[in-house]
Amino acid sequence: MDQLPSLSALRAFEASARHLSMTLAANELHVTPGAVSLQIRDLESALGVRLFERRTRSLALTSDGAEYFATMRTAFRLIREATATLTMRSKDTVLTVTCTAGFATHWLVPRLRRFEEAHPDIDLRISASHRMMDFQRDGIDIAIRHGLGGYEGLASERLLDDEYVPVCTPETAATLGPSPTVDDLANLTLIHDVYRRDWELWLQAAGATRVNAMHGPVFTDGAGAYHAMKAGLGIALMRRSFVEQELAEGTLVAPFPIGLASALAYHLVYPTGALERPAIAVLRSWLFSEVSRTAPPA
Amino acid sequence: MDQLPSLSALRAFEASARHLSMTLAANELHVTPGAVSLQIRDLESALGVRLFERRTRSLALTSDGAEYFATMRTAFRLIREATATLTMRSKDTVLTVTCTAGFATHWLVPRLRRFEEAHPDIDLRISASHRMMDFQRDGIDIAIRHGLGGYEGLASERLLDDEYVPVCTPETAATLGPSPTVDDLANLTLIHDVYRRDWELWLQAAGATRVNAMHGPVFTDGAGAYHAMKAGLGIALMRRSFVEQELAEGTLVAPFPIGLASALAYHLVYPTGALERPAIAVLRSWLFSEVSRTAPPA
DNA sequence: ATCATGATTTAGCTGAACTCAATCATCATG
DNA sequence: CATGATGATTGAGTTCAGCTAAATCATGAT
Repeated sequence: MDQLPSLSALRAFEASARHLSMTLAANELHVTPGAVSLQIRDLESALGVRLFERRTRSLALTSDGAEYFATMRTAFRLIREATATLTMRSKDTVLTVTCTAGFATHWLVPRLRRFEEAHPDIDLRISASHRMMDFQRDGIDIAIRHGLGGYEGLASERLLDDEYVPVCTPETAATLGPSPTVDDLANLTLIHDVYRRDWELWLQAAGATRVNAMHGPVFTDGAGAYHAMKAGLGIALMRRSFVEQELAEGTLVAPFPIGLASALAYHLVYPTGALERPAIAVLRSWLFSEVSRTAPPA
Repeated sequence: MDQLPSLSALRAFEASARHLSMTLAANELHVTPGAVSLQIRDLESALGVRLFERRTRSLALTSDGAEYFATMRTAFRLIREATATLTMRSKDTVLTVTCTAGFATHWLVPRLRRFEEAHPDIDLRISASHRMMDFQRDGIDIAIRHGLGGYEGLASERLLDDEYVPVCTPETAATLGPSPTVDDLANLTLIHDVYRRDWELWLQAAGATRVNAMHGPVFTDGAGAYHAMKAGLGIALMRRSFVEQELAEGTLVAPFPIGLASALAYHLVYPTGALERPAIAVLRSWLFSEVSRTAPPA
């Protein structure tokens, strides 16, 4: 076969040969030792030669393996260096931000045009994920994370408070009458996401005595709850920052402007030292500027 | 991110840059042009630079792309040459044969020990597949294919005739009585694989008049039919070469030794010129020697 | 004797990589 | 000038290479 063996396997081989350890190679490549072991087994099978001599807890290169490693080491060094040269060149023109899908949809993406207008030379990439992403592994420059802050080994700054406020369509609100009390919510469908307790806490804080906090449909995610609310099914607790634009526009209303404050907030999180890169500093400034603005985007 | 971009994408890039054509690169890599296009798009996104300038029906390298290609070309040449050196070294010690799973299970694997004893220096790999494999793409040295022979661009030799014969367990055969006729098969369950017409043809050739050829369970593959027959469910048409060992042992019997001859046969198929490699010539000789033997393996 | 360590393996999972087919924008041809 | 060919692109759907998790094995250290 004139095709190359799996390049992933070559990478696993080169790293293992350099470290003389599959465990260290696995750490470097962000995979498990089992994955490296399998890759190398398959590479040896494809090539028809043994590359390593296995001892119980260590490796030695065979003569074939040592010869192959000498060339692979050079090849991978060339690949790494050429790739680093190119990506370094784009580093201050492309930034990757990670945040939750909800935050992206409701807060960040609507403002993106303002950032692009202010900084046409910087290309912002948004990686929407609930996963706890690894800066180095996932190529993330900066993150907006929802939580308590204080992430180990990272810098974080509180960016945006987070409070829940019940919102609904104007049509749904009209059914509450001209001067509603919180107990009138008993006449509406309470829409839940998986955190049912949020309604319970809000009703308690608002002083409601005749509303069953546990009643109403549950959606597995905030997006489902949001769409159901928009369809007029009832009233949902939404993060204020997500709906402030629609509240300003009047397409959504908050019949009871009582927020449920939370210890949780959105934090700007980045590797120590990241602000030395001009583009990241620029993005940070812009984000804080945006959270200080009172008017959401047009 | 200190990780490399996808090495598959680098391979797609290097081939496209060398050919200045994604279609030619796709042909070389045995993938579709769409796959190459997507790989390169993702690579450019990961690197944050444009590597190619697209014209309607052609490509040109950008200056970043030309610089990157200069290094990738060297890296891939190193990888290819080192890999070829090692695999050439194993070429006469490892051979890959492809054939159907049935042929492997029933004919080839039972004889493998004899080959290993005769040729301890040759490692035989069996790739069991019904797929029409590509010698070059799939790293196949020699094939045993069931069919009519005469494959374009390949040499083929008729290796083993193929005829169907009805077989069953001794217990099932006993229910037919001491001197059964083919019409007595009406009292047995006829076991089919997806080719129902085989029983019909066999019964016709055998002169049966009172047996319903279409009756009986159908298994989606030969293995299912075989296992059902072994479990005593009834009688199945099996390729004689597959069961001759069990017939010799007496674990299976052929109550009516009438074969259903076929134009189809097993053919030894290999690329023109392959016999110049000593190991392939050795394997060919051994295979013809095995089909000439009357006794199947112990 | 027991525990730690690193390699190996099996079973099961998943998303990167693929195919397929349609589309687009030229360029060649009659 | 109309038509067909060509090569790149893309969306939708599929698949299996590559992965994880967890268990096992064989030392070596304590």
